[in-house]
Amino acid sequence: MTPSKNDKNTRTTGRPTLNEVARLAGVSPITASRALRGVSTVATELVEKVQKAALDLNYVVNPAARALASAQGHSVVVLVPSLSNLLFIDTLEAIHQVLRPKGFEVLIGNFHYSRDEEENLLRNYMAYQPRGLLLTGFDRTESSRRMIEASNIPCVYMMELDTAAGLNCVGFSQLNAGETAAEHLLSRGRKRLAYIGAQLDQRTLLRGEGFRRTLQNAGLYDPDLEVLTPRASSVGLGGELFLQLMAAHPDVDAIFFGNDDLAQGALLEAMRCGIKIPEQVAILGFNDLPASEHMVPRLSSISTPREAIGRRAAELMLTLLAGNPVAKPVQDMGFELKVREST
Amino acid sequence: MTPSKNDKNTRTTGRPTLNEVARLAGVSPITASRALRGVSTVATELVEKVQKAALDLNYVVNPAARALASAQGHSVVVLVPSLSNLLFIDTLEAIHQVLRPKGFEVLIGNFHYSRDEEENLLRNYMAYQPRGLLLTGFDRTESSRRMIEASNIPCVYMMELDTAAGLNCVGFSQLNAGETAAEHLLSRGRKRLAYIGAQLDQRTLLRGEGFRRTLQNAGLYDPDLEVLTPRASSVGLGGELFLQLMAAHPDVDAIFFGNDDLAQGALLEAMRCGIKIPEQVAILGFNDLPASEHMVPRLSSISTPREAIGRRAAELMLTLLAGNPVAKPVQDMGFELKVREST
DNA sequence: TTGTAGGCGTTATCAT
DNA sequence: ATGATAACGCCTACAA
Repeated sequence: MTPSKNDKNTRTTGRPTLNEVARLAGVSPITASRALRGVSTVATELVEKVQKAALDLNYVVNPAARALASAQGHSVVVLVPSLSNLLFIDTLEAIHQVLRPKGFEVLIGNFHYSRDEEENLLRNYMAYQPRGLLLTGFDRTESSRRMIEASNIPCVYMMELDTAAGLNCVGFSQLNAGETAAEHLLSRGRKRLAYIGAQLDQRTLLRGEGFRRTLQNAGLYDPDLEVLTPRASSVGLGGELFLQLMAAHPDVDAIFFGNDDLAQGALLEAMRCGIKIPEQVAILGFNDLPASEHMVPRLSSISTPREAIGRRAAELMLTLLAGNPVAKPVQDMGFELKVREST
Repeated sequence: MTPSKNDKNTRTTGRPTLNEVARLAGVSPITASRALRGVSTVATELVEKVQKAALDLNYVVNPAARALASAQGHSVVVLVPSLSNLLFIDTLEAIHQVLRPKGFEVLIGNFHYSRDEEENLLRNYMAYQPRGLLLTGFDRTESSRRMIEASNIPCVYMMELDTAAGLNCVGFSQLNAGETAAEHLLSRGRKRLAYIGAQLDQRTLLRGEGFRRTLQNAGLYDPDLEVLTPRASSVGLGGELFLQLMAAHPDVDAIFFGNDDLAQGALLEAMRCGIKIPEQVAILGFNDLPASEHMVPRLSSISTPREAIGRRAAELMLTLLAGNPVAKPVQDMGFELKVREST
């Protein structure tokens, strides 16, 4: 138990250390370190020796030691507002796909659409000295904002586009999406258009605004036909709100839903109580979730490039971390209107 | 840039260190460390002082340093087969909820139902010296198994129950669930019962086996009515397989689906082509996903305690990590048959 | 109950 | 191009 002062080779964990690799390769630890990290100043011959030694010993760096010594974490923090919304899963997957192979640990935080919770997560995760931050949208507390700024950690914002200046962001214009939705419905000859949104995050609001604006321009805006609730988006909620709206305003002839699950719920309830879709009411969803195209009738929706956003955001982060110049800090990934049977 | 040999207080990062906290509190660093970790041997008076100092300085431990010094990671690795399956989201959430407050970093790995990918993840994550492992099921490669064993890291298995010996697991009997499904359908007077499963993971197979066994006992088993595919479970796939099955065997009068999304797809297609549910065919799902109760007709399903499993598994891990004795290494969380309109 | 000494595995700095 | 030395911030062991 009492290891006398034997030299550098006493190991607590069973894992080989850089020292052992170095010794096996017949070089100094620092050279081994450099060789393994691909620092250019090491002779190719030595590099090979070291790599072989590392392989033989089955050496893996100790992330803790590395982080401590270099004052650099190896993690990238990703903060999303929800996981139950299939939405962000695709994005997360793509991020993983890009970052993991590069040796980054991806720390996922779910802030449940709560600004305060996001602030907490941020504070907690900062302790890990993450190398990068991948955040969702721009709506956060002042403290959060300050923390991010003060931390000086590279940051990429996902889902929305920067209206103001200077931030790296990958997403699409939520406002435009709302406008597109309205235009589509209008083009179908609808006159009484409603918007139903849940969660009330910035993006849902923005889409609502785009929708409203277009209706106003067309002289068809009616504030009574705007249903917003902070409750979490779900199939059940969609059905509920749909029924309420139809009861209160039987003349509604088109509804744009802030998320597909809501729209799916509406479709289901419509079927249950015999409301004809799209004859009586046109239903348009958002995000084009997997089930939507299989609904009865098939749900028209605005398809969003969630996976592409994740990938690009991660790639952007990579160039940021490499210290390379960023060609386009603002990347509009667009969206696509999928017209199916429900409109 | 060239910080002369000033003492312990030179900091590269802008963050306060334990030393500074200690100095502010007028104690030695180690006392501060103990105080902050809640080691009992510190005078309450000092604890308060230290905590105040830490608060004043906005001190947060450096996880890297802590990990290095204690040769103990602070992370728990969770490996799940899928994220797009809403299934595991609930479980992950629960795990987070339990582990994060205790200061554990939760590392999520998605192995996409691939044993090899799981092995890779395991190997990679081992570098972080995780304190614990939360794994899904028992079906993995020999190498994975050996790695787990050799690592000597506490491990809790989720979703299934240990048939053999000695493993800590939290889940329910997948076999029983399959039996329950068959019994229910049988009790409805159905004679031509089919099972449709995708993904073909161990648990899907197990449920199928339970289902089959019960049918065999009833003398009603027909291998032609067992549809298994390695493709990923989805609403679209469910509809597809349903249609195929009905075309090949128009006399089928009940179908048990390995996952709710498949069943939902079937319901949708049935509606589309006028197949009466449950009159002509009874449809039973599995997992009771959020949308199921809103389907038309409302989907009968077997509800699984995903959230409870996550919570309990995490709690079990906590007692394991605390070195406390485990009262019940095998925890059966059960499942519940929800009879609605589709059966 | 508190403190002293030393090391955890790696990398930065400065020489050579 | 390579190496010696000294941190990085914290914790384990032991001593007081």
